[in-house]
Amino acid sequence: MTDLTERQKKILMLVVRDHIETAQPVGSQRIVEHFHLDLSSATVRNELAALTEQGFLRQPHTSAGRVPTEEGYRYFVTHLMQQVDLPESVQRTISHQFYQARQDIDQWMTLAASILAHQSQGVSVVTAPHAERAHFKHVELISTQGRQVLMVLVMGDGDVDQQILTLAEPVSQERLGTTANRLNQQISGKTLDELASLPMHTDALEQDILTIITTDMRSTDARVSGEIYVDGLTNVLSEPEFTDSDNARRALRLFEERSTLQDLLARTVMNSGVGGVQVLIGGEGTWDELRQCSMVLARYGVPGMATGTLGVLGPMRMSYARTIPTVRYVAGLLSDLVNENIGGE
Amino acid sequence: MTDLTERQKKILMLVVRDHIETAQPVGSQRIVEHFHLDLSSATVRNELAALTEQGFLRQPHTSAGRVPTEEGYRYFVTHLMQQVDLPESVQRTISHQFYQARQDIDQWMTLAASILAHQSQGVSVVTAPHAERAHFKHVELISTQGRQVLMVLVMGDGDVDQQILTLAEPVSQERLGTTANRLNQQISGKTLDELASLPMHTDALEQDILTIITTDMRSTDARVSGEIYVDGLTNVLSEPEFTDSDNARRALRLFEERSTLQDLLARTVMNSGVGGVQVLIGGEGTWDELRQCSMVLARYGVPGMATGTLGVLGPMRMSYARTIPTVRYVAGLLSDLVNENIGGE
DNA sequence: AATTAGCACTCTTATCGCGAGAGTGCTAAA
DNA sequence: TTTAGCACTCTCGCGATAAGAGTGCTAATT
Repeated sequence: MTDLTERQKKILMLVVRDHIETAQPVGSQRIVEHFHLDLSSATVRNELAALTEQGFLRQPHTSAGRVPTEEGYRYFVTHLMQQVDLPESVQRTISHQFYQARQDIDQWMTLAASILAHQSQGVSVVTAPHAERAHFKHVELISTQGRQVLMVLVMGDGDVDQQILTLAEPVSQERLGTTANRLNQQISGKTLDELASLPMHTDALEQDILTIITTDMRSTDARVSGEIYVDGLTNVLSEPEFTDSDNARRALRLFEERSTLQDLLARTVMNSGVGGVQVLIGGEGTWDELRQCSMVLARYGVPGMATGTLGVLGPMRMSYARTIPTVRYVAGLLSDLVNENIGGE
Repeated sequence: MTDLTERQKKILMLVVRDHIETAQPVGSQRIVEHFHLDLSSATVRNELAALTEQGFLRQPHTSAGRVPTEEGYRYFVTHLMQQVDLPESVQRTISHQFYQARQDIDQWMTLAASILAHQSQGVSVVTAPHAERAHFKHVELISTQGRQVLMVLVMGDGDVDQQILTLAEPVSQERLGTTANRLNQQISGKTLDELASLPMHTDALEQDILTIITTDMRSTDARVSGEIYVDGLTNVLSEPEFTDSDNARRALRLFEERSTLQDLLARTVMNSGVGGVQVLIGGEGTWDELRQCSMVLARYGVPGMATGTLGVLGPMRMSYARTIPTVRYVAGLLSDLVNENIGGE
């Protein structure tokens, strides 16, 4: 692929900006007068033809304006967009909201999702902060009825898992309590690997519980995290490209199939470090559900300790210039919160 | 409102059934031939006029077939629909799925939502089982960093709440442990009211924690429950009445505004006992977001102990004959599960 | 008295044709 | 290298028209 001249870059930028704004194909004449270019429409036309030739633009039909291709958007995001910070006033509004909700992890997540969805007019996704290598912290065994026991596992990152066990025979709450205490003394603070290398227990009940715990930790490790917070689903329906309900369905289905979503988050964001914002345009050939969509993703938290993922999904012509700084800023805020509250143990 | 003749009932039933199936206005001729009536279309026409007069049907425009009104659907559901049980084969399939997921409350809820959404082709809503009057069961205090403490509350119904506290000054894990133990001995099994009437504590830390616990329990009591499980959102987009994206937005927004949804679930279902299925047609004048929709709701669980709500939202012309038995059956299954696992303490 | 055949009437929906408009690509001139 | 000019193409919106579906009414029939 040949390089673009300065003028071609400028024109590509204008086409993308205008199309993001209007959702319409943009023509040569429109560019010239809307941006007061010192060029004739014929010149622009030639450049448009060249850009189309190189795959950055395309025409919906013979005699319509140009629309950016995936490649076009990608070039725009990586080379043409000036990276601006979020306006300070917006920053203050957002951080103020977080300040008011600083008790509860659940509230952070909900709030982050809500802010992202509002600011970007897209669908937001936030996963809870999650330790990369789970530390076990505490187990609680609570007898409920007969052989049923409620087990509550607390992880080092604040993750709480609950599970109902059915024992072979009824066990008293006293015995459960002492078992839990013994287990806590032995395995508190240990990672999965350390647990696996423990010697076998003499007590059958203790050994059973321990096995269940390691199984649970292993499955928790595999996932990015349990709950995924989503907001702004209805935003996607207001976008003109999703009035066709078929497109809308395909995109929304992604949020119902949580496993696909988790997979996507895991695979893309694990590559980049914390702080970097990744932009996924048009599914990148891998995700068919996202053919018409883009995602702006970032990872937050304390690397090596607890991290989570957050991002925004929107149409391919979403406002990257506004969404990217927002995602970056919210990721930063959440990182701070994680650091203050569960980061350094 | 005058009573309907047998023939009018029959015709109303046929109109509703046909319209549910085809989503089209249904005319006199169509009824006669499609259901092999021993009547002429003219006679049917007269009856249709009478039913329209009485408010059970309406015409989209002068010369189109008839469409049921909200009243029409309501009459259909309460008087005309034969209540059939779910086919045994379907029952077995469903109960088998539940059998495979009997460890985890979270999995029950997810599964129930998934089954309801699939069977009814609508949007399903399930809330976790929740004690009507919360019993406190256990508190756990875990020091994370400095003055930050993770508090985990376990309720009698298996509900788990976590919260991050910021204490006035750092406290050692040992002190936290003994405080938690003392609190557990004093207040385990007590209800909110009983907690409120406890004498003041001498230990400041203990008293603080206790205050936080009661505050938390009070706010948990107010809500129906924390998490709401939703599935099948995309189903609503396939329905012809929601191709207009404006309608779809209004309905979907309900699921983003969880508070409205909780309010709705609380208010409608609290009236009816467990086991009864409630049908809400067209928002019943109260909920504007549901003008085009119906909901089939039921309460499950052990009354007086732990109950939850579940239901399905669909277009007004949803298949009540299939949805109602499904909702009833799943509610029954969940009731059994609650009973076996957390019901009798 | 209830039912039905017959018929005029109304309203929607699909289809076609047509003209306007927008935008292009090409050629030739500046 | 840029630009003016022009023919060409394709979409979109508009109105007219025809087809079809369904009604309501009247008068005849059972």
